[in-house]
Amino acid sequence: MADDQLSATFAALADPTRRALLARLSQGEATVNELAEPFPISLQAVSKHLKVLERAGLVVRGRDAQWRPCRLETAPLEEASGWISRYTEIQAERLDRLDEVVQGIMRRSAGGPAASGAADQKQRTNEEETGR
Amino acid sequence: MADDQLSATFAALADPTRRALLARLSQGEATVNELAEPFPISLQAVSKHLKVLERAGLVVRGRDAQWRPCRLETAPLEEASGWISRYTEIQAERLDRLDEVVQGIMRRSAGGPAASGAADQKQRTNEEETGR
DNA sequence: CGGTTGTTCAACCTCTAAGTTGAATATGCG
DNA sequence: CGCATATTCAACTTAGAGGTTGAACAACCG
Repeated sequence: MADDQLSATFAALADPTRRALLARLSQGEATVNELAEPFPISLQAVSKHLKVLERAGLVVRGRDAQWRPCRLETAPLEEASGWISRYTEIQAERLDRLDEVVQGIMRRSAGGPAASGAADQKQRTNEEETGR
Repeated sequence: MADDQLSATFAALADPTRRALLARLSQGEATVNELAEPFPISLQAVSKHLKVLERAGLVVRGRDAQWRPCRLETAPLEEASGWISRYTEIQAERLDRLDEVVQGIMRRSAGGPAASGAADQKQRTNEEETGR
């Protein structure tokens, strides 16, 4: 795994056990034992998963006697979500523009060129994006 | 890496090279050679990265003579974004509720308990969340 | 056909992730 | 203190990721 923040976050999220741990923590703080209870793996393995989440900044841990209560930290999730949204928003714009173009054609052609026109226009839209 | 869709997507995003490939593809389709050009690694390594992205459903590939044009597919990103938003939205609600509580205190106490009251209330809010 | 270009396959190396077991550390309790 | 509980550390195994090089495959071009 690369050592930048975004890579650490995505790598941490790439494991179902760790995602389940985060889901549990979204209900509130919990100790390692509590977190480990539902899983068929050893306590030490869960402890390792928590260390991964901690290094990614997704959980922070306090100290309460012999317990180490874990708490969810969502800041890295915001960053990850922000990275992803750069692409999903582009896609949304793309569909919006296609929609505009198609509607323009449909308005203009009450009896004009046939249905294949929509596909042609999609192609032209892609070319515009490539050039930018 | 686990074999579910979400794990595959997050694992694919956990590598800076692959994220850069997606960034390039957001500008439009590209061939393997074009994609590999900016990177200091071998063409074969880039080809492997593309295979990872393809298995995650983030790119689809056509065939144009000896070229294999790659295109970005954002559906898995939507899914990943949806998963993350379950947590960032919880966090937003949490802050909203805290804000309401703090504002309630400030309205009620024009001359009441001092500034430390805000911190106390934050603690109580956290306890409520733990119980849910 | 033979050569060139684009891409993938195969074998290999090295490093790390994820799991195990067993021992060590830290804290509360009788 | 001595023991129980919670958690981590250390050593090890297995499997996979990411990189390399060299060969193979596919399609165009003279």
